[in-house]
Amino acid sequence: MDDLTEMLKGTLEGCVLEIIGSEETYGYAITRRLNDLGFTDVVEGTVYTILLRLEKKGLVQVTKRPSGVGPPRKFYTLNAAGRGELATFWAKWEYVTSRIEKLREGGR
Amino acid sequence: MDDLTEMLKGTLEGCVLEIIGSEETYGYAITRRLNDLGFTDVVEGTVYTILLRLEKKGLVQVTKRPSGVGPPRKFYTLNAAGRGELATFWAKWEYVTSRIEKLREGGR
DNA sequence: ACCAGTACTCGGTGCTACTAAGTACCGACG
DNA sequence: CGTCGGTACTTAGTAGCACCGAGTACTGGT
Repeated sequence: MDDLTEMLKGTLEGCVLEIIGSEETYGYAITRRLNDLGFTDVVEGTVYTILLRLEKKGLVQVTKRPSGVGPPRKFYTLNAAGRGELATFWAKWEYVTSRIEKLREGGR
Repeated sequence: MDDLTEMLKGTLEGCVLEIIGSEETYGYAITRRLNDLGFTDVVEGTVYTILLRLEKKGLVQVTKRPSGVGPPRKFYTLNAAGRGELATFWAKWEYVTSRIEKLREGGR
């Protein structure tokens, strides 16, 4: 599937939030996870900018730990604000997808 | 539902395409339709910029007709390229939504 | 010594929805 | 007759987001 970038705007950040919410993890692994999921074109740079943004917004807690196979990793977990943001994201997601499905089915 | 704007990026244009595809219509009416659907914050300016973009991309055919209740209306219909673009949009939409639902359910 | 894989940073770009201000046409009401 | 609200379109500028590209740096294997 080619060039999903415009459609991912506003949702990719939510996806990263969801991944962090489900387990403590780090940028490189998040990228691999997104790639495995089917978002094959998402590259490291994109994920790292999202992570820095989440950090700036105060939605995550960061812990640096040595890796053994490379440079130290920055592990992320959601804090209370992050969990709130994640819930808001899913609420918006449900709202938008339901309306668009309605539109698609010709509903008025 | 507040501030869906980031999530609508890349999908609002597809919605407009779908509306035009289902019946010949014009900007003001498209805005009302989107508002009725639940996208209450979408305003005329946004829709008009999308319509001009669609025109520039050569996806629509435009016909100007007098209105009787105001200035003349610009009626839009999809041409072959527009129908192709609409099909591509729905294909991307299905792809993205299915992957995100999978992520949400913790699938790997 | 070099390279591939791992891991993060950061300045800059392009696309999109949105803002805001403007133009213009019409009917109704005082 | 002038004004106002509803209809209808245009356009210059803004902000946010995913992406690009180049750079830094740590590790183990050849």
